[in-house]
Amino acid sequence: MYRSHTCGELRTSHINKEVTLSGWVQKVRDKGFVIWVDLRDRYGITQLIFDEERTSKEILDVAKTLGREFVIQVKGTVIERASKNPNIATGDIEILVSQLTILNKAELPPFTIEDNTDGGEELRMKYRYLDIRRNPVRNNLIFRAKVAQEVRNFLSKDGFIEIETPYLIKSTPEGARDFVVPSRMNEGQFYALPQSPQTFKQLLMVGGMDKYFQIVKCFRDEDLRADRQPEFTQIDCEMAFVEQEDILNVFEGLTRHLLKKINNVTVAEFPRMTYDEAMQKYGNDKPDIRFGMEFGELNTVAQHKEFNVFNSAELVVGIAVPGGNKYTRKEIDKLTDWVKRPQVGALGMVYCRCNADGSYKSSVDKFYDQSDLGKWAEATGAKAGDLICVLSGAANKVRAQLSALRMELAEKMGLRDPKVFAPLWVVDFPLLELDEETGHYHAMHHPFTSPKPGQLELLDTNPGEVKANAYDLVLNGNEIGGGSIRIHDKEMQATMFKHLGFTAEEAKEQFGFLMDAFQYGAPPHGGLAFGLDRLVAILGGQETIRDFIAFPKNNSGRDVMIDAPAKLSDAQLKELSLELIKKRKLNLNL
RNA sequence: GGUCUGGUAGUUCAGUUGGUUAGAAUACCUGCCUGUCACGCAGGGGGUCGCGGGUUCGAGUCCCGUCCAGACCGCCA
Repeated sequence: MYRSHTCGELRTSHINKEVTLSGWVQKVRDKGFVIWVDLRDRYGITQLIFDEERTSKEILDVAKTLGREFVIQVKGTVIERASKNPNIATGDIEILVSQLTILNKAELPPFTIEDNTDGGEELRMKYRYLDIRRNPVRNNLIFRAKVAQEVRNFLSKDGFIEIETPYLIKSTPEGARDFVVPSRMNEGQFYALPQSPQTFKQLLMVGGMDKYFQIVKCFRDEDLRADRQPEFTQIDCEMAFVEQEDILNVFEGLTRHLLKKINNVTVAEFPRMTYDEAMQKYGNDKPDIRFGMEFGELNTVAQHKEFNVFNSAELVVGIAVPGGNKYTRKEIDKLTDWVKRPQVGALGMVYCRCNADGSYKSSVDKFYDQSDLGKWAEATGAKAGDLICVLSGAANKVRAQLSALRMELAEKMGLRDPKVFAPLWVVDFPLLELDEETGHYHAMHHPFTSPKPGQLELLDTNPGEVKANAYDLVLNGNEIGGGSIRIHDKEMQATMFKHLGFTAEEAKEQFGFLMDAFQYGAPPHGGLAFGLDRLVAILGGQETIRDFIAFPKNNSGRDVMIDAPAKLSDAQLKELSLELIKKRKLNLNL
């Protein structure tokens, strides 16, 4: 028997008990006359004591050789501490050791296994198994497991059936790049890993499994971000015989259940906002509504003077920065530089100070008088002591720019409190989105999304205006879920593919199985998928998902611990009928 | 594909205008220490300044290239 108790459970009630503990050496404190060893496992830390009077010389000698992260087993008696430590759960007792076994020695770890480790990100990822021994990472993983458990509890109780769908499927051109897997048995052919189980869950609806869910890995071969990994986990759900309202209710219920069970937060009914409204008020389809700073459009109050920058702009729009008048000229110049960075791309920023005495001082006083500026304040909701920041340009671009500034300022001013949860449904997304490079429309959500009733005629005349039965769940400025009511009619689906630029043959080749299925009694259906990694991170008060994933990839999609991806041997390539094209660097003699 | 930031001791970082032997903290090692728990005290070892090239009498520092890491833009139905 390796242990009778864990390192987190012994209390004064166990005093005089003989116990056996196993764990890792967190720390050795050698005072000469006495040696204390902190023994750690995932349940806690228990202090071991070896002293000259009560411990045999043989054991004391072994104890002196212990190093950090040695794995040891001890047998001993629980005794009361002479001086107690109120900071840990087991702080009232210690173990007087009578038997000590070194189960495994350990090299000195490259970083300290402590809450505030001295290890940097890269090192921690390379030795992730050591990182996982640290409280913050371990607690995040336990936290994640708890969220997943609560999801299963809630959905199972509501009659949802958890069904697995295949990982080896077929590549399709729509959406993200696919990860592909060569097929040895089918020379020259490839599987693709699913970007989502989308078509399969729809086929489950045709199969009559009217409430399905799955906590499932999905794969997208796109560049990473702090909140994006190439393999990630979705809570994937689908229901038959439902309208949008039914879906929103069920998953608002799930989200509320999680907030209550996990964070002990009770949230009122989730507000709803149309996509158009979100774009107009926040310049963003996933607005953070924990704070105000809503956009004020200034076209009518700023385009009547000689200021050509504004007069020639499609949109002039501003936000009131609460208390922003305290910023010095230098700080405002810094903000201007910030919005002019290539990532944001504004050409400049006009500002207007709202002084305590009710007067205004702007960077464009040459063109606008106090009465004009007063109207700006009214439009943006600015009060005395605020700062109005104004951007102008093409409507789509300037909204994105001002949204970036709004988030940056909120972050700076501490308005993005991770303890506050502000969920929001964004509904009525456009069905199609114009790709500016190709000039073609593509599905904003995916090609199986149904248009709003009565909007079909618009598809031919003004496709960009067609709204979809599509919705996102936004939490604190992050898209944590999204879904739609699907098309369940073969003709409608064929029309949709046609508008997305598929020929009838292409549609049949790629999605023929789905359209075939629709001929055999497909029920009306719809669903939604949550990003579990993001959801867990946000519930945990963070926006980086990496520390809620046991073995994440780095910025370049690499697993630095196992050093993947890696090359294949020639033999493997041959077996897969693959040949690599050597990339030749152009030798330019300039 | 692009923008920005960084790479100096095991680790986290400092390093001024280009100028003597590259520092601090922590970790590690040795010794001391009769209740420690971020123990304390004394001492010690530890550096290809990411890599390659250039400028210079002289480069951690300036320039060019390159690799790696992180944040972001594009991308992510």
